[in-house]
Amino acid sequence: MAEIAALAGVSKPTVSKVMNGQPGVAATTRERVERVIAERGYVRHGAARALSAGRSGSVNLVVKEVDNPYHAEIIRGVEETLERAGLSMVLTATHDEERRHRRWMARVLEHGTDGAILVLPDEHFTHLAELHNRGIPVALVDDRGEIPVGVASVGATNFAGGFAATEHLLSLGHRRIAIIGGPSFKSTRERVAGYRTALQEAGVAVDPRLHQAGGFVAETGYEAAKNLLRLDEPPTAIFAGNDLQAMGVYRALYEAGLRTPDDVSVIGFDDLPLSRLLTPALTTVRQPVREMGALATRMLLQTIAGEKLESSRVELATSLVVRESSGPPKI
Amino acid sequence: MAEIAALAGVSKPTVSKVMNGQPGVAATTRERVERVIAERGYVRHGAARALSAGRSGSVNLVVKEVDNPYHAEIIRGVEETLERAGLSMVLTATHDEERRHRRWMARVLEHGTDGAILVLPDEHFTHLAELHNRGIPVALVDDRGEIPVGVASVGATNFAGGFAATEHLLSLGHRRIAIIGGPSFKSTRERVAGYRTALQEAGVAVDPRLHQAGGFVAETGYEAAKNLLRLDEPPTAIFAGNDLQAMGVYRALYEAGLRTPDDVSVIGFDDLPLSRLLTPALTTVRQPVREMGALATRMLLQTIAGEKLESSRVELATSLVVRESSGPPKI
DNA sequence: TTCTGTTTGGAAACCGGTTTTTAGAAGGCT
DNA sequence: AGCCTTCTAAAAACCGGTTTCCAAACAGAA
Repeated sequence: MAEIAALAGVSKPTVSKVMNGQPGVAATTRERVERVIAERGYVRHGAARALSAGRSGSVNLVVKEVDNPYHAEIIRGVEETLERAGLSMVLTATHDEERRHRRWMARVLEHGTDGAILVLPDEHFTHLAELHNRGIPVALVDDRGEIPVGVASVGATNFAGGFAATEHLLSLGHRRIAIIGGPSFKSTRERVAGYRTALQEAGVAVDPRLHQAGGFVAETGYEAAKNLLRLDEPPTAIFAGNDLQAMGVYRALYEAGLRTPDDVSVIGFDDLPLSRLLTPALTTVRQPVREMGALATRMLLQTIAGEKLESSRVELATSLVVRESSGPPKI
Repeated sequence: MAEIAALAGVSKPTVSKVMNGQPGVAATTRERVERVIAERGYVRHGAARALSAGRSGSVNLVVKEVDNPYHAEIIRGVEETLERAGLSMVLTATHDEERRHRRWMARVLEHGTDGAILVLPDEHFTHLAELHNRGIPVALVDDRGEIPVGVASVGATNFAGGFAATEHLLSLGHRRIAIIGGPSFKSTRERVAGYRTALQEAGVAVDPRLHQAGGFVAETGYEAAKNLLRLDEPPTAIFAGNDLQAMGVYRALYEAGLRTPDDVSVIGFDDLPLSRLLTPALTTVRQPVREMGALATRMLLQTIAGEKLESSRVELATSLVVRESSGPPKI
């Protein structure tokens, strides 16, 4: 910058003002400086800017795993929003490992990023309070429910989603409806509650044998479905905990020689982009995942800007997307 | 840091040495300083470090879209490798938009990151040369073939993959084998060349009507398969350009009431994690995508460290993964 | 012509570390 | 005892910008 200043016959502060579009520089001078900048292809040194300006211009996004279509959607929502705001996204995967948690914590703490967005903070995540205490802006997506006061968080209306899916199956005539849960997140519990409530309102008894549990992965869906098919009175419909589980259910049904939805209806949760590509296309409860990421980002940016949030907790609406995998039960 | 120094009764440089584990500090002093650091929970200011040390400790990864399972695998490979090296990953999606290209270029140029990894640089990418000229370390994954001398790049043995897939289908007895190409990348051309070579070696005539083209998305596979099924003499096997296209082929076959592999065999390319979850599980040509990302990262780190690369271009081996979607043709 | 108010632009301080240089103390040697 | 090393740690310079503060120049008004 000193070089540019010398070439343009001005001082460093003047060049700085020109680059930042600040007032206090005569039009002719500004033009001259700009020409020199363009000629030399000068770009500022980011670290120096970050140091004196006090902000890094980037935000840290922490997910459990990057190669997971659910997280990919969130990543996309966050990236787009940050890009629009002129910020960069630092992405970290934790894989539930303590070491990786510490690494990104260190990164955030040393002001490597201006704030952090956490997706589904897991067991190891005991650090949230510390971030908050140090005054570092944080926002959460699809949290597990234990949020320190004042931390922004975005979720979905899981109860309504579970209710709607179950109601849909009931209206098709199903009475033996199984559900596959997920990890013991608040969101999972709400979905199951929605399922139970819908059954009860329809006067259908809740059969605990029809409730399987496990992780949010395809294997869980596969194993759970196999268990369910072994029951004396197997279900005519399976409500998977998410779309990935539903793929596992598809596989179990395929191996058992059963057809969807003729023999068994399947419903997923999330509405990942791939769910409409499956054969048959998956009926699922849509969560606006990308929008959730975008919203959490906007809330974080507000926090960073020092603005007060209208509400620190926001839940976006889920909606049932009926495709090919749900139909009336075989007599 | 000045505060820590005062509390420990030493000077800033001493604290700096302690934090960086440098010699020249007496054991007792070091211990005292470390205790104060721990007590106060002190963390260095990243920007200040980056400024004086001259490196940001992060690398920029540029992909076209983050919500794409192929890219997700690369992202994962890159992230893991960087994490192990103690660096952060800044992720940027371009969506082929000129504006986004400029943004990340600016970021890299202003030393916001120590280097960049580009995945499948697309049309808009005319900036590679500039980066190279400015001496900024760059590595490429799955490039299109036009690489400036000296830039590290990682690819896969696409010709061999195309050849192996076709040979597999031929050995099952197929003679009407269709292929769906992708964008006009070097990789695509090589795969098609492998396909043609395999056919010719087997003495099977290459029928241009059996060659469809389009993007690396499911819709392309869907449309292409519909076109192929309308032919007077439709194919008994379809070799999709990638796994996503294969999903589109599945859908077209499903809608046409055809069964896989009984009526039509399908082969994909990539071996994404989800390809084994499909029903039927997809036979595909495996590309070690994650490893390609990891390798490109390692090559970049070498470049950053100033080490000479043994070879600036590396191609990893593809391998055929036979699952359920390929079988002998119906008589 | 003199005074006041407004631009314009530069000098200096600062951001928070790292690196280099220098000074002092301790220990070893003749 | 005197001199030379070797350690240890502090002082100062530096990284490359931004921000604050102030002076000079200029314009308009009295």
